[in-house]
Amino acid sequence: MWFYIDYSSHVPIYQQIKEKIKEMIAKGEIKEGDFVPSIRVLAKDIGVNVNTIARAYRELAMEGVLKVVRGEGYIVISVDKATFINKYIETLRKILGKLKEYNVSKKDVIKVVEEVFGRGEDDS
Amino acid sequence: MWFYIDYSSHVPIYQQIKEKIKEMIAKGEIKEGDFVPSIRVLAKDIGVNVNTIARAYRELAMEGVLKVVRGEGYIVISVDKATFINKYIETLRKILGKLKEYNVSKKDVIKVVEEVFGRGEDDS
Amino acid sequence: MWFYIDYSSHVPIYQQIKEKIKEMIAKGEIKEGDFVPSIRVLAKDIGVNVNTIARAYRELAMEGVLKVVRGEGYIVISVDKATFINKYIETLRKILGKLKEYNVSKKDVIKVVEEVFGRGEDDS
Amino acid sequence: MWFYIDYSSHVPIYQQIKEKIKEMIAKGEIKEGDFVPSIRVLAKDIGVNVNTIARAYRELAMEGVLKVVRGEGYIVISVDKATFINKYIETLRKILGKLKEYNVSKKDVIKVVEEVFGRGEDDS
DNA sequence: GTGGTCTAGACCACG
DNA sequence: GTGGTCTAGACCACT
Repeated sequence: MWFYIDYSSHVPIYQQIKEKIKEMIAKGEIKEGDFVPSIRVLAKDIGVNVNTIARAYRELAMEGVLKVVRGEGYIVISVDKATFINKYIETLRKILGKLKEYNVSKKDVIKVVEEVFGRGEDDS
Repeated sequence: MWFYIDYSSHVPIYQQIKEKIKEMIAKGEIKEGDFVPSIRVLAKDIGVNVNTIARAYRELAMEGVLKVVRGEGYIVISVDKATFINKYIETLRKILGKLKEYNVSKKDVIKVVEEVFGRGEDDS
Repeated sequence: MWFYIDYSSHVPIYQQIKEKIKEMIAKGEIKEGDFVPSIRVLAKDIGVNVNTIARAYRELAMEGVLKVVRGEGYIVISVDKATFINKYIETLRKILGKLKEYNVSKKDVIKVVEEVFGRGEDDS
Repeated sequence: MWFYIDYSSHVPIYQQIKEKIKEMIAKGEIKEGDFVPSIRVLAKDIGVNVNTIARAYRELAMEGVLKVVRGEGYIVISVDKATFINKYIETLRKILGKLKEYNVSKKDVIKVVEEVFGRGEDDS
């Protein structure tokens, strides 16, 4: 591991880390039963304080995403993928609303969609 | 003036206010040369402390969006609308990227776009 | 009248005006017994509020620089020129001290003096 | 750290503090990478409110003079020494102009210069 | 321990 | 009436 922290954001670092970890699980990059990296290792990898990682893991454990195994570390329990997707769809809807308010045309929006998803009839 | 403050957000209130005002200017709801509501009035309207509004206005003035007129209040100078739209397009691109990573189909995305923009060939 | 107000300064406008008037008297541009411009006229001339001028004149009257003549206006009483010069000499001393702290050489300072006063042995 | 605040000045305290800190950096009394005193410590030292120091530091950070390190404090980035000196030279020129207007002789001015810089041919 | 935000309220300066 | 500064103190987030 891995990942970019936005220090200029108002979102606290431990929260950014929580999100990232949930995402990795949702996307299958880490699997149920796997150990996540140890607090110290992850702290070093991404250059933040140990307490910050500790807090992220602790809260993920409270949410039932991780489970602490005494003396061994944290293992992945689960994460609800559907919730994630819905959250993103919701954000999409909101941003589209904004763009509409600013009179950005549907055509321009579709163009962006095709830049990301490709021009084919569909797939992906 | 009105507007909704998200107190549970990590984004500080004064920031939310700054954003809202920039948006209102960008959308033409407040025009160049207009006075924005006085600090005390806006503070009362949205139920936050005077200092919080003062900070928002002060920073907007530092950014060249507002200009303080001694003993009179703050008037609108300008705001770059294009910057705003680009910011939103960028966010759109990011969120579409996320959705693609989660294997949401282009078809489903287009469906959301049409929910917001309507099904017509284009415009909106 | 006449003069430039620095709106970006922290020094209040009425104080800037007081200074300017004292200076004009000290320099002999307005003489004892002269009327200063009426509050309204001066306010219009320099584009500030009537109350601001009123305050400047009122305080100058309290300091004995002006004298109010009911129904006629304010006339010049006096101003202590020596005090002014001493004030400026004091400022000069302070600023020279600063420049010395920054290791600006005496030669460079003298150069500035000669730019202002001319290169001749002396005069003025 | 120390320094003297002029409470009778029209210049706001947070401004005075900003100036003082910029000066200390310009003079090399604080160096790049150094931490400035913590907000609370400095506030206590000079007997002003925490918020006042916070504002000074925040604005210095916005100006690129300081940089905030989350949970650690503010470190010095830079300050343009030349800008400072030019500012003082400019003030010198202005004050000399005033003195000339009051018919203070060049000789008297030079006398003050020599009081500050010494009588030697040059250097210092 | 650090900084950040916010509040409530005071007092000043300007129009 | 406007904005500006400052205080005292609370509470939060991060190391």
